[in-house]
Amino acid sequence: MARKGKLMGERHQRIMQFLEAYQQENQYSPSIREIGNHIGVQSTSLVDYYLRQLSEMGYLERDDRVSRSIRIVKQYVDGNKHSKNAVSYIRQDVLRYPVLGRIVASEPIPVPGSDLAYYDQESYVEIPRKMLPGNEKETELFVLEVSGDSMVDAMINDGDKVVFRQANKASNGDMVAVWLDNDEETTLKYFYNEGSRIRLQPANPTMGPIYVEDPKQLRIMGKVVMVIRHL
Amino acid sequence: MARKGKLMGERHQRIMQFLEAYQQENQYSPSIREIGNHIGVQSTSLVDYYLRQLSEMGYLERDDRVSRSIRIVKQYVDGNKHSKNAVSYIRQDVLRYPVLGRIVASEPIPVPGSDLAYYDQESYVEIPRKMLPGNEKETELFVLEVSGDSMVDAMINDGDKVVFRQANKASNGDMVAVWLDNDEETTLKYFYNEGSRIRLQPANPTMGPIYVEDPKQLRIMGKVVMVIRHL
DNA sequence: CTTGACTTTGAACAATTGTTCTGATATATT
DNA sequence: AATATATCAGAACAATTGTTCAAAGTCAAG
Repeated sequence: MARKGKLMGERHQRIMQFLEAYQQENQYSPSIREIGNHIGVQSTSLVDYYLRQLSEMGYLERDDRVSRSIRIVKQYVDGNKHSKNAVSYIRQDVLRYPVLGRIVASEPIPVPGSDLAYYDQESYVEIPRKMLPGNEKETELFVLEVSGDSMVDAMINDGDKVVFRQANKASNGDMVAVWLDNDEETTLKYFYNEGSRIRLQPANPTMGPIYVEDPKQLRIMGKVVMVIRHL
Repeated sequence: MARKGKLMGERHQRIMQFLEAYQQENQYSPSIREIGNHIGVQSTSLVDYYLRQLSEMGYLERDDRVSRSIRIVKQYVDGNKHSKNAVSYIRQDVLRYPVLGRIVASEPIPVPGSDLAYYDQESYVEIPRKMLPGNEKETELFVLEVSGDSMVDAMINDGDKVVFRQANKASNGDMVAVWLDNDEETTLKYFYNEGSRIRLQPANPTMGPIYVEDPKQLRIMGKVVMVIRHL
């Protein structure tokens, strides 16, 4: 009954839905016979046939001669259902970063490796890998918690968790954590190299920039990748 | 050589590490023979023996007569390694919320159910379940993206994703999205009911509060649960 | 109608995989 | 030393599971 060329038939859809539900339930993939059983097909070869198609359509991957090796690569979304604004569960890779310390204006920031980086083992931040910019090396990231109101001009509040990437230079437009030798404090600002001087722009558009004439007077500690605020 | 009663032998540790690595790599569990092969044991029964022990120790679960059905239940942590401030992967439940729309000062905010809630199917936010406050009903949450600089006094920037919980009343100290009839605009403020009046306090400590004498002039749309900023 | 591409069945086969059993070896306990 | 318990090897077995093939049915287009 379904002769739709490259499109998804009803069987394909039911297979994808079953795969998701089954994996959600059992943490591993169903066997071919289990799939066939669920969509009302006795023939294992037919299920194999469907799976091959779904694989070519880019919905899943599987490894030859390995049982229960189906991986869902692309999530199937039901076009009919008015389910656009619905939550969905998935099991995914999550990166757990310990919170290395507090970022305070009056002190240099703790970074990985430095042994002052002990704080509260219980505290950590979890981020799905997909939520991170694709090319980040996830081991170069670290997390600090903001202490006090000193970062308000960066639109960052007391208690916010800030995810940094280790760096000692920055490109224009990056938000960076910098240590200013003159003022002896750490601050979070947008970075702009204007040739003769460096402009540090607060995120808050109602506030004016800081200019640094001598590049040696500032030390870049890291780029801000993400800010997370819990309430 | 290892006769440690209920403790973990070196083999057990290597199995746990192998399981994690293998699952990380392939998204499914290794077979018993693959495990044996990796830890240098030919006998499948011996591997089964170890697995049974690990299962009793609460490290993993598996289903009878189902291939590749090993689930890691408890993460094995190497006591030796100085791995406190290191990243770790885990596979976890992740909730995916579609971004329902933009929040703009001059318009009421779109909420789930209302049909104006169509925006960009591609855009979504993923949050590990553990990162949400425990008792949140995850279906009551929805996500909006902030448009423009109108929420700066809530320390929220253009482009930030705000996670709301549906609500029409609030407790003192909650940050809420409110629609002000008088000003005809949506705003994000901390909510304080002071009896005779309601005080709406900006998050930015340098700014002053708004007072509303008549409770009917404001409509609470939702509580802010989380703010996420990507850079 | 005929062709051809797509779909389906059923069965048999072969590979993978979990389970079990017998016996050996080692380590600890009495 | 004697006994019990824990650890290990090897093999055989049975169940599960992926693969393949031959043949038939279905449908749309020429």
